[in-house]
Amino acid sequence: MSDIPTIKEIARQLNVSVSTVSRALNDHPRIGLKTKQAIQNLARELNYEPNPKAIFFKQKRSFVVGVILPLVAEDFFSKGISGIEDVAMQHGYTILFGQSHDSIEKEKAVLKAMVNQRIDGLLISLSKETNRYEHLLALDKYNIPVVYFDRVAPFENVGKVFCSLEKGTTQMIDWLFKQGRRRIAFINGPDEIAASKERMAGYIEAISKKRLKVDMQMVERTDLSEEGTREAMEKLLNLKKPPDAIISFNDYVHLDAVKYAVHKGVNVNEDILFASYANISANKYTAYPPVVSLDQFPYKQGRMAMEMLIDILDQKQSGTYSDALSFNKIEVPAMLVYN
Amino acid sequence: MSDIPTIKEIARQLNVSVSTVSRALNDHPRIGLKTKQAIQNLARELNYEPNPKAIFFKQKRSFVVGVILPLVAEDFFSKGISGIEDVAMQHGYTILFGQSHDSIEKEKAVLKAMVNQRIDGLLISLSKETNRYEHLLALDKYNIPVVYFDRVAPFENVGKVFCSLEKGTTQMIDWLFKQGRRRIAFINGPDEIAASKERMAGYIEAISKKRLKVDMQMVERTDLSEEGTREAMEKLLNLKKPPDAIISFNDYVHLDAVKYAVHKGVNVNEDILFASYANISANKYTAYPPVVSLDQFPYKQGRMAMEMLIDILDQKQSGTYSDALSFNKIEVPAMLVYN
DNA sequence: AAAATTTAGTCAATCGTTTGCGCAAGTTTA
DNA sequence: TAAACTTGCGCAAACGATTGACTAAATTTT
Repeated sequence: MSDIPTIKEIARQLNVSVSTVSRALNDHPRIGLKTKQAIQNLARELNYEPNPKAIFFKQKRSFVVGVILPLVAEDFFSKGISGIEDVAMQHGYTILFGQSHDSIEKEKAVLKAMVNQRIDGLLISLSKETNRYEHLLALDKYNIPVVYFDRVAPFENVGKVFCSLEKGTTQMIDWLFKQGRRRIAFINGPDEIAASKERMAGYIEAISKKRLKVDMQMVERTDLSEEGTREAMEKLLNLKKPPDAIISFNDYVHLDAVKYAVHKGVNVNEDILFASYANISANKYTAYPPVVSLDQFPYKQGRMAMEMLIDILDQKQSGTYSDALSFNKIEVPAMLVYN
Repeated sequence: MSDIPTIKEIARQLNVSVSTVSRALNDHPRIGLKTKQAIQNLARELNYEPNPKAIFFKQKRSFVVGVILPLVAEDFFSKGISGIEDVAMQHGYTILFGQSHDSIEKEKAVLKAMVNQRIDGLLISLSKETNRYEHLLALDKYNIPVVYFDRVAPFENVGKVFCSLEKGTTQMIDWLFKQGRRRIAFINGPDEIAASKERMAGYIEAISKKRLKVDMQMVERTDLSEEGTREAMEKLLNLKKPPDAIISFNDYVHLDAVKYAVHKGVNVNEDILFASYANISANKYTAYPPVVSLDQFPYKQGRMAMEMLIDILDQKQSGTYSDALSFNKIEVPAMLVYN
């Protein structure tokens, strides 16, 4: 029932003014040593902790940052948030958290709640549905900096940390080539999202470099549902010259693809080599893991994104902030993992 | 750059006092209809949102609740937090989030940060390491109610939502019995944690009910690491009469157990039926899913836990709060799922 | 010894919002 | 028509912490 102690309580007990207490706790030089120590001792004794809500008034900082992810049930994001959280904690920031569940409406609702709570900054991975950006651009008005993580916005002059999969895709195809595969198929994600475009660019580049022509029959598309992936697989397996390697958009698509392949009697990873992105932990337990997978280091990316955001916040505070210098774009290289 | 509008700004523009604006926005009866509407219209126009940090001063509520989970990478918790979040949002609460990573030190650190941010309440699933409770009991002093979720504290008079696995375990064993299995082994988790005790109680009850004596050779223990599970399996398979069914502490243990069994040439789910708890989504993709699994409905439990917490907060606010009435213990029944 | 400077502290305003109290009109009751 | 309410609104304090301006005492300088 005893309340959280305040600066006033300390002042009362020591018979000094609140300003003296405040200055003593902030180690202001104008406070005498004895007074300062008496105050600091009592503060320690009472377990005094400053009230961030009160400080917010004066300093206009809450030391709270918003984090919006599509859904933590996905392995990539659950690892990402650990990195995000660790860095935030280290720097004394706390996290307001919400999931968009890949709905733009939910994304807006969560964001609104966070703005109302007066977050200092936002770290977000966009929902798949997000194709309008007013709600995010509006943050500029409120002076809330944004760093995009993995699913980044398509405009410049904002903070971004992501993993360019273009080069990684090229590496993956080079490796499949070395295994003697030539009919390398690709089940890509929805055309609209940036992740699909990157992968496609890498695919085309790699195939072209081999001086082969890109056979568009080898490229299918899935809406990431099991059904969508099944349809894509159906088309690929029914080709008169079916593929000898299949790259899936991610490990979840891979699982659905392999499920169908097994159903159709394909000798998985022999007749057809399967490759994928993301490297979910469950891979080591699945019946047919991809032969090669492209790790995107979500924990590391999460750390970097939060570090970037905190940098920006610190610069804003110290007045050394400038759009041009502070908004970085970090491309984390992806890495092949052989299973 | 335009700042977030305040009540003052509205007062200035309409040439009334701030108190009038405040009352108008809160629909106070002493404000005239015309004035009230003019204020409400302008507020809508300016997109006014009250500043929760300021309200906190007067009302001592932040509309922020803390949520601490061991780690969202676990399927159970990632589903749980969705339920938690959905209910919180519905009631206008925002979530401060942190993971303990199953470390009591991290749990304390995260909790401290949340208390400093003045959360209204806490929803927590304890870390595996947590065997002392001072940091949680201290919340009482600060008048912060706690609801425990799944990994609950061992004392009474606090809110708890969890899934009693005792009955579920009994059901599971009954079912295995019906399949003709008699040598039903059990790989339990660490003795200290409540979850292990419950499962064990259910195991003993079920076996006893069948008028069989409990053979302690059939009960092994794992620290939940792959290595620990491997050792447990080794002992079970080396028995002169090895088991014809194995129940694992959860699906992760199951995966490790099955991996070892396959390695030893066991005909999984024929020679030995495998059963487990938790029902992770990845099950449908794994090579050897448990034949039967006990679902604990994490999303539903998450919802119920947050509903309980918000109830308590509302009661505190309205003064109708009383320890005895408000702290509930909800046992969600588990359900068998056949794969 | 008077003037100037340093030292150690207090006062009061401020941030955004709520709320008890007061006050001046207008309206009803006796 | 005076007394008693009612209606509609403003004043000012309060919440916790910070900070520029100020003051009184102690110390140094001339």
